[in-house]
Amino acid sequence: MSLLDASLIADVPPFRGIERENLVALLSNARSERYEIGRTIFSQGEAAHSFFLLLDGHIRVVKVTPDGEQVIARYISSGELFGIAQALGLDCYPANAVAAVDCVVLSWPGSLWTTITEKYPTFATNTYRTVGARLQDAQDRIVEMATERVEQRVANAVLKLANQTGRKTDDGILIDFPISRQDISEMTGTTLHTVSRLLSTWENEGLVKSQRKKITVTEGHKLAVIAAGKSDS
Amino acid sequence: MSLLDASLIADVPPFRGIERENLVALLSNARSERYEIGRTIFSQGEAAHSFFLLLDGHIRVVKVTPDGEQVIARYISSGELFGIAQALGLDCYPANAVAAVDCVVLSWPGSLWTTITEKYPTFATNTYRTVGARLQDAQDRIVEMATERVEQRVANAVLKLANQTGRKTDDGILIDFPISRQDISEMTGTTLHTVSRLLSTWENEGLVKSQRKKITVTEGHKLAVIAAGKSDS
DNA sequence: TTTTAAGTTTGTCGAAGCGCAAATCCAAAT
DNA sequence: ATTTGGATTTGCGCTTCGACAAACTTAAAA
Repeated sequence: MSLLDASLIADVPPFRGIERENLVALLSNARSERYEIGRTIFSQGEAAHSFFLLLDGHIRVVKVTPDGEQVIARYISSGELFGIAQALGLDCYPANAVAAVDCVVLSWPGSLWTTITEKYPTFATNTYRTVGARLQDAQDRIVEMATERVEQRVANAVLKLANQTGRKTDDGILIDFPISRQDISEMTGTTLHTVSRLLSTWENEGLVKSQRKKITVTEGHKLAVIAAGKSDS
Repeated sequence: MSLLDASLIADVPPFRGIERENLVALLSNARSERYEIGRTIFSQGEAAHSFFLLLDGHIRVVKVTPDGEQVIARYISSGELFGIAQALGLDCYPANAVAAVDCVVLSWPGSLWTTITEKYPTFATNTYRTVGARLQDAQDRIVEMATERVEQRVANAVLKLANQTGRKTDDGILIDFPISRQDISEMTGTTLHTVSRLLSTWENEGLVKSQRKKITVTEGHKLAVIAAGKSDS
């Protein structure tokens, strides 16, 4: 196992406020691993042997339906915990986790969850705040799916990605990991065809630029107007 | 304030496993109140002054969109905590809570949340398990909204209500609180018209019986077939 | 009992967006 | 440089379901 330095996790939200020597102790139980793009970190239904911290990269969390359809539950950015089935009282992972780009991931044995949360109350607090935020997020998405049209939902998804993981470029804000039309359709409950049409339209109107698996938002506020439901012609 | 007996909450899930004398202490800080049907217990956006335990009745938790549309986030049954903004790291309630029938509700000042969770780890554990379950639930609903047609979603919603809160009668399983077509449409992201049409169809086929604000499921498994997506004629 | 309001049913119409299909484009691998 | 497979674009028909409208039913209020 490689040597892990406390600085790795010192200023990562879930571990913020924990003393340096304890960080070292925590890391002594952790395992670091690289996952190249596309590789699966864990699978839906699999026993939750570990929980994870994303040190670098982006992870796609995907739910699969009985008949094979996929729905993207969320994207994980670096500094976030994921696969924390223990925090939800589950003993199997409820979704797949796939590296959206090359990633560096820290993992701990699931059996340590209770020990850690008991020993580090700030970690516990931080974590449960995260779970709370994700619940909020999910509820908001339900409201969105129930009340907004596809066009608005797609605009929203693109905006959210740009805001959360965007990198400023000459053209605007670039979503900094490869994302296909299909991916966006799986985030918004539509088809890749519809997403393609929408992006084409927006590209013609100068709101976005896009190539294969790349999207740059050039006119965020105009997109926001669409997301808000302006049903203009 | 009325006298509250420890037996009130002794076998309610969140408080299970806490010693009797501690229950008494907990109750000394609680307030009991009756809410008649239709009354609002708290409102979306309001400062989260309290958290609640439903002792008897059913509560409807409703999200309101900027343009006034309503989406039912969930129904709370007796024995469940609700309005636990503190557990989610929020300082405002994220939804409205309305009594779906006459209810009896226990409430604690929100300021006690930290004290209580710290003093009673089993309460904390139980609570976070609840939050986890609700997150799961929300994710499942997102998948449903993304992949299933209205007919399936409505069938599912009716089945879930019947299973969770149903009362056996001569005709079948009766959802034991008043629920309108509109309510069901707000649970499933459709219109009351569509729900009405579906229920009419199902009534003709003998799967359900329904009157104003009453639904009885007579053929649960046939409904389940529809929920699963059999697109028969 | 009569009135009133909320809830429900049913019809018609039209649009949003999906399924299917086919052409094209692009990037990586050989 | 060529090949190959995945990703994207675009067209077309069709289904699902929402919007609008109007009649009707039921329960509670006056």
